[in-house]
Amino acid sequence: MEPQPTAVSPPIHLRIADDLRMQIERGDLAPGASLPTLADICERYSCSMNSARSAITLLKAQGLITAGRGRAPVVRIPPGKVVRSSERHQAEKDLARRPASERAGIGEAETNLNMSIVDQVFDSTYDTITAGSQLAEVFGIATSDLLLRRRYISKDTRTDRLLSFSTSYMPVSLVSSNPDLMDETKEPWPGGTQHQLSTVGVEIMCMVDQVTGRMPTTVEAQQWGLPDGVPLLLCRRISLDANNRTVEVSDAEYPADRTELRFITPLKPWRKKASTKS
Amino acid sequence: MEPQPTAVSPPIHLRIADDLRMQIERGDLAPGASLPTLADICERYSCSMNSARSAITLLKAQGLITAGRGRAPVVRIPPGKVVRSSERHQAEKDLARRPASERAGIGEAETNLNMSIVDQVFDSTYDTITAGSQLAEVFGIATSDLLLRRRYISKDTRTDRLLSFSTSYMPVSLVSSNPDLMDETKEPWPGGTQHQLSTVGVEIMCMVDQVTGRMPTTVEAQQWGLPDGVPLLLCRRISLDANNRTVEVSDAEYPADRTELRFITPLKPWRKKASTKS
DNA sequence: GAGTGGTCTAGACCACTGT
DNA sequence: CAGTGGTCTAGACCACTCC
Repeated sequence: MEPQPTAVSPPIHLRIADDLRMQIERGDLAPGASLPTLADICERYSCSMNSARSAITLLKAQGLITAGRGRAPVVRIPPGKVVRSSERHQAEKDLARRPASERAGIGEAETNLNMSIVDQVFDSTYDTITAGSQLAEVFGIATSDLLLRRRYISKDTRTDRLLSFSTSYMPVSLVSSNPDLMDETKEPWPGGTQHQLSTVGVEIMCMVDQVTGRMPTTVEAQQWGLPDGVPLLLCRRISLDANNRTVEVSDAEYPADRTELRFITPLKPWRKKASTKS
Repeated sequence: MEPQPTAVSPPIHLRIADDLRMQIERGDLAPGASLPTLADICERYSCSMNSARSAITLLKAQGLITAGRGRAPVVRIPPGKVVRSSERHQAEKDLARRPASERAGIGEAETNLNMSIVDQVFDSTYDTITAGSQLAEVFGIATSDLLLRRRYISKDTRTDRLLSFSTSYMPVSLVSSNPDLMDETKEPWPGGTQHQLSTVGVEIMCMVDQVTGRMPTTVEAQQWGLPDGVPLLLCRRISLDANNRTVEVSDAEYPADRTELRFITPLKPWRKKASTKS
């Protein structure tokens, strides 16, 4: 009759997962340590194999553990994070006005350091598409207007995993005066996109980064070599010129477990004294 | 003998999940539409219920569908995203020098608009902790030095779900000269943290936002009212004064499915002509 | 080869949703 | 009340790791 407010005990697999999670958070199970085997679990909690398995599946989906055939599940060791700082925007802009000798060797902004160059393969693909409703709105152009789409991929040749992935859009009308900008064989371009745009008289004055996240699909997780339970960070970067016209849009994705996006916001100083008499 | 390179077909539940995912991405299954029932699936793919169920579980974990007892699973409708812009930093700074009458009513920066105030309850809790190794490094202080920790929570009183959650740290040595700053009953403080710091002679000149993401734990998902497969965005904001001293650190989390973090980076102009004769 | 987790099946009961 | 998905069991086979 009377509903028991909170008396119902949660399902067994949730209680197991919660128990293990608390052990991990308390440090009883340090990163890298092995969790109890499924057999251990179903004995200790007197449940079936499949319930123990559900608990493990949940912890995997939460990114707390890594499991694989033949090995007991292991508390995940968080990988170090690669910092991607917005200071790069200004650095790339400054570089665009330097002589070609300085720009040489510094190609795309997305190059991965921290790893020998020989193991990386970089690939860029150019094509031309119609804007479509979503991008047309961002650029303030017609949906049928043409955009140059440039897709950049770099991979680790040993593991065949993605290292970086981004797509850039620019109006064809903006770049067509310099045919080199539409030629993918000119990649990697010394000095990056900001120098490319400088050749058609465009100076970028402001960048807007829009960051969100979601879970990867099965194929994305495979391409990046992501363990279970690791989200993707999505970053759309919009470049504006002095007239607040959108000149480039760039969509990039990053594995959240090994990426930190860093944004620097300088603040304008207060006037000397707020109480200065006018 | 010879290993068949890619001939092995993937497990049945992955093939089902992939098939359904493609139907969703192609638009054959529009957002809001019902997926086939488990019975349908295990007939169509001639598999057992549990395999069909695994496929559904995977799609849930990827955030593509929503499922619940008694209802066929449904293609998730992406909620609109609330934009949190770094322009707020400057706006809050400007506000700090305005008279109290203007500052009044504008409390914490994390207030949620777009919903009637009566349904929100705001709670702030202050306490004092020792810095510990991680925060000590950020502040450049000793691990045993004291920090004022302020925790802010706002909830929807109807659903009892979290609307915002953040934690702020400031060195006690910095704020102790104004006892009001350590008194939680003074919240919400008109004008926010930047005005609070101005009362002890601190002007924030730069903010650094560090963004990453991870999956929520079971309790976090419950507190936020998150459906399966939705990551949390984590943002640590570090405030620096004119001497590049860290004066405040703020950790906030946001549900990735309904949040877009936006960062504006103004770029310094090129000098008039690179070819100007010196 | 022993032990592990991953896949898969068949079948049961329950909580919840629709009508 | 019929049908749905969520939970749970018991048992089987396989791929993989470690010894």
